[in-house]
Amino acid sequence: MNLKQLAAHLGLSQTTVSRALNGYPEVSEQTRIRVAEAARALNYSPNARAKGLATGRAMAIGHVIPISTQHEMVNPVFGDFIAGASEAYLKAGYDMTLSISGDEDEADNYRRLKAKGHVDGIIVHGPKMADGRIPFLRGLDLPFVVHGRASDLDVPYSWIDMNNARAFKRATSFLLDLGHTRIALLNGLEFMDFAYRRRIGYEEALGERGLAPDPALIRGEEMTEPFGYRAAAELLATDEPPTAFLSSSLITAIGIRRAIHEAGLEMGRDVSVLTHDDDLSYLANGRDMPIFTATRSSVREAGRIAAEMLLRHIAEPGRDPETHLLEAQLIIGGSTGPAPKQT
Amino acid sequence: MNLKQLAAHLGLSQTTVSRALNGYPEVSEQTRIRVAEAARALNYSPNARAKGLATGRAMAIGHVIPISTQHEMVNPVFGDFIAGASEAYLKAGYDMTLSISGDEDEADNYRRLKAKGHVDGIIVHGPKMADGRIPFLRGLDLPFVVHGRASDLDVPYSWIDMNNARAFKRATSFLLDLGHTRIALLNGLEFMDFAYRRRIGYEEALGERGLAPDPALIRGEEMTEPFGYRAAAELLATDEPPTAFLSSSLITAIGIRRAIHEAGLEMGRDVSVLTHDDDLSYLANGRDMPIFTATRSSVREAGRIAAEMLLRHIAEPGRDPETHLLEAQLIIGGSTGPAPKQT
DNA sequence: GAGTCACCCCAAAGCGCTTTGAAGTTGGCC
DNA sequence: GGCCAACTTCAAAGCGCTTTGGGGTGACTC
Repeated sequence: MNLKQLAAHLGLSQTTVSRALNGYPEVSEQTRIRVAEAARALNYSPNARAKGLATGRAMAIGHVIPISTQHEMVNPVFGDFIAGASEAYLKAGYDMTLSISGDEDEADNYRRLKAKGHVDGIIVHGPKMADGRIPFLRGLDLPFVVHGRASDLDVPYSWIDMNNARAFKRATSFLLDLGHTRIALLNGLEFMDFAYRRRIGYEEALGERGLAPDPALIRGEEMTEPFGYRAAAELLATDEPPTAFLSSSLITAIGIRRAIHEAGLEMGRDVSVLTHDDDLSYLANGRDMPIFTATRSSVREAGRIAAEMLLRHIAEPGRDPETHLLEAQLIIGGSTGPAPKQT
Repeated sequence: MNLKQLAAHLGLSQTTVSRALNGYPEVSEQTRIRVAEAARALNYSPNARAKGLATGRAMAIGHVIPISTQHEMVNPVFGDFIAGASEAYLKAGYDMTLSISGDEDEADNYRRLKAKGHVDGIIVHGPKMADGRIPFLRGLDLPFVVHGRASDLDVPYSWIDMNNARAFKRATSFLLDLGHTRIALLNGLEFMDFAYRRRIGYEEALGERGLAPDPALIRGEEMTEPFGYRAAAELLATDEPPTAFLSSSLITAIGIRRAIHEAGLEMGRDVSVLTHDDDLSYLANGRDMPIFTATRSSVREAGRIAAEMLLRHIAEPGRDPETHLLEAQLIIGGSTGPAPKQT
């Protein structure tokens, strides 16, 4: 069923039918209703390609998700982010196109995405500190919003980010207040911007108390459970083990917990753990009594906001870049407690 | 840069340029090279919409992911599945469009997807036992492949599935061999087909040893960490606690582990845990010495195979439905051991 | 030198929609 | 009754590509 057939069926011209369907004022209310009913009855829905060709708008947003080529790892945060974004897209009638790209062919990927013309805008995931994609996209005349920031870049662009530095500064201060001084940081890969900022926050908090960060206590890797386990096990086995762990991911924290238990210690009493919590739907940390004390910020909400920002920019092409900083909540759970007395 | 401009630039007709680019034989090798070089130099890449309109093929696959409306949960398996599928799409030059749909508007979603004509095929995620989407799609003349099966349906369609029944039967038998008789099953929601099949496998294994399943030991919920924790804690607190847990998800198993520790017991000695492991990139269970004894089957590989199947069906429309059953490996880890002696 | 192939290449139609510019129809007013 | 404005509706062009059905050109035969 296409426009032509529908128009023929109604005894109207394509123009009128098209206008009726798209809410143009030049059509009488009566005709509009008649058209709308016929469209529904005959199960007509306009061909998106043709529509796109004619209007120049694709009514689709591209998400390019980079897969870390070293570890072939898919960011676990992705599903929830997408779910949030799609709420916004759904309302606005936009589709979502995904491309997964290794690190190398990214630029090309974007260029193609644009040339092929099937997206009106792009969401950039997982920015690195110096992310080449951003200047590249700026030159491309395609609206985009970055989920995160690129610290090394000093050009304007739209982003939404969690206040990583602040969150980790607060988290570190919280642990310091409890008397911990040897606080390990199990971070993500530090060329990732979020990880870099978290470390900054951590160091700032230490600095304010006159403490120098101990490189031996800081690790940055892909945030898996085994990483948390291995790192925590190693650190706990040293002469001067940390009394608290700061983790960049709930998954890593779970690994830390395992190592703690295996060392015959108790989390929250002998060793404290504070983790960031992206509030993922399948990895709940508990609402009333969270397992882990955590800095919490919903990635899903970030997705929704990012999508809304992007849609605004598509609607108003001249618009200045827009930024949005989310503050994480500090949620007190059962995994932290006062530093154990020196023995 | 579009075809017309490129053709003008080369002093050729659009036809010739198009043919040269698409590898038709009517073009001299020399012209072809000249065209290809110009295209690259001018950064030309054909407009996907126009191409789609002209050819009738969208060069895109639709993934419709249902979000459980009750829990607003995104399937954690999704990211890895997609990553696998996109390997296949990339090679074949296909794109991937995502739509997220609540349970209600699914049929409509598919119909629209087809009418709008921007996908050539669909991957169906998360089938339920009686899944209305399958008969619906069969009537739609749009190739599709289901990730999983719908047990209540007796119509032919293409699917790829893990042998859930077999895996859980083996897992249960393994635990029975170790002397466990009270084995709890912490399953997914049992209207989901995979969960249903897993339960069947579990019951079969018990049946072969003349044991009847104890309803008190069986739970089916959304597979979160808190679910595993809560269920295990409750069950361990009963008069006749289970000596082993069979879990449908690594995440749930992590919750079980927490409950076991909290009860002052040791996993693998006092209580055994055997879980299914989808081999997710961010939730590694360990390679050489896995934490959990597990039935392992890579969801990422399933994604790749599903995509390849679908592409085949798109290429050869007449093709009969094709099915693919993956067998899970049984991986021995540290979470299982002989049933403790009765006291 | 005319006829016959290959070999290249082209003009134009068509995919399904939007949108421009114009035309037909009404009703109201002088 | 005639004219204008307002309201509806329409035909046709155009979005960027593929593809059909022709044609032109040169080399090769007889």
